[in-house]
Amino acid sequence: MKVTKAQAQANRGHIVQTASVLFREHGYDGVGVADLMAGAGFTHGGFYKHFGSKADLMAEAAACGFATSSAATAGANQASFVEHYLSRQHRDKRDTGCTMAALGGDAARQSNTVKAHFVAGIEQMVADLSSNGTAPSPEDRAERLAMIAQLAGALMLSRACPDDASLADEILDVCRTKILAGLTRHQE
Amino acid sequence: MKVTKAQAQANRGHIVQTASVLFREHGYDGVGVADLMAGAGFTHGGFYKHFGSKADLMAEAAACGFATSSAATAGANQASFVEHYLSRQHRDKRDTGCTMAALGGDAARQSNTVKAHFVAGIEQMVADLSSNGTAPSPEDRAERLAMIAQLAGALMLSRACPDDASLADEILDVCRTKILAGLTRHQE
DNA sequence: ATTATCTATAGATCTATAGATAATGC
DNA sequence: ATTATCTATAGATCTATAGATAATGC
Repeated sequence: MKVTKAQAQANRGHIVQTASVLFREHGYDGVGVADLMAGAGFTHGGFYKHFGSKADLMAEAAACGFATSSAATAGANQASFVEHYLSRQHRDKRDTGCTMAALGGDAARQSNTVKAHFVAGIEQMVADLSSNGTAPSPEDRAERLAMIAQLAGALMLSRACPDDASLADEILDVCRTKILAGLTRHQE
Repeated sequence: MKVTKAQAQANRGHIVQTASVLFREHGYDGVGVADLMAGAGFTHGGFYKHFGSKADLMAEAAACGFATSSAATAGANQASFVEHYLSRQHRDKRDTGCTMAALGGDAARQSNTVKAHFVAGIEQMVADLSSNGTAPSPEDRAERLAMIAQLAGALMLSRACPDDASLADEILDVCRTKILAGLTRHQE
C-alpha cells in the first residue's frame, strides 16, 4: 500500500493537476473529494493525508492551472495569443483552458486564499504578455488589463450560449476583430 | 394552509425572484432547494408543486434576473450605464447585480435551457444599449457586444480578487477609462 | 517505526417524493 | 373536490475521520 516519499509527492502533484482540470470542467462545487481522488486514480480516504481540506486543494489547483497556462502563453506574440484565446477550440475545451474564464465566477465565492491565486494569475498573464522582461509602462499595463478582461468576458459569455446559438461564435469574432485592430493601431 | 390561486402565483413569483438573488450570491450549486424555499419564507416540501425540478427554476431565475437588470438599464445613456456597471457598489453587491457576470461561468455548465436565457439576456442588453428603438447597424452591434464582454469580464475578475487587493479596483478603473474613451471617440 | 493508501463509516446535506392538513373554489 | 403548503422521509452524495494494511525508511 505504501509508496516511496518521492512517489507520494508525485501522487500529490497528480491530484492537484487532476483537480485543476476537473474544477475547470465542473466548477468548485460540482466535483467532490471522492471524484477528485478517483480521477487521479486513488480512493477518497487518502485525500486528507495530502491536504487539510478541499478548500486547500482548490487554492493549489488554481495556482497549478495558472502555471500551466502561463507556460503555454509566455513567448507567443500578443496577436497569436489573442487568436488562440478566442478560438472555438479554446471555448469548447474548458477543462484545460484558461482558469480565469472557467473559474473566475466561482472564485468570487471562495476564500481570500483562492482569490489571491487569481490575482497572481492575472499579474502573471500581464507579465507574459510583455514582449521583453521589463515591467510595462502604466499605459501598457492598463491596455493589457483591459484586454484580459475582454478576453475572459468573451470566453465566459460564449460558453454561456447553447451550442447551436450563433451568438456564441459572434461574441468571439467581434472581440477578436476589435482587439486585433487595437493591437495594430497601438503598434503604429 | 392553502392560499388563493392569485396568492399561489404570487408566491411562485416570489420564489423565482428569491432564487435569482440567492443563485447570484452563492452560485447554482451553492444553494439548495431548502435554502431557496426558506429564503422565500416557505418549507421545502412545497417546491415541487411549483417547479418540476431545481433545473427548471434555474432557467426561470435567470430570466427573472435579466428582466430586472434590463428594466433598470433601459433608458440610461451608455456612459452612465458603464459608470454604474463598473462601480464598486455593483461589484460588491453581487446578489442584485448583473446575472451575466455573476452566473455566466456557472451557466457554461448548465443545460441549454438555462443557456438560452443567457443568450436572450445578452441580446436584451444589446437592445437596451440602443438609444432609439431601431435595430443597430452591424458595426454598432459589434461595438456593443465587445463592450458587454469587457464589462462582464472586468466585473468577474474584479470580484475574483481579495477585498484588499488593489488590482480589484484597478481592473474596474482601466476598463472604465478605456470604454468611456471609446464611446466619446465613436460619437465624434 | 513510520506513513501512504485503503476500507468503512459518521454526520450533514441534497434532490425529490409521499401523505397529511386546511383552506379555496365549485 | 381540489390543491397550496407542511411534515416527514427515502436514497444519494458530500466532507471529514478512524482504524487497518502493507510497504518504506531508519
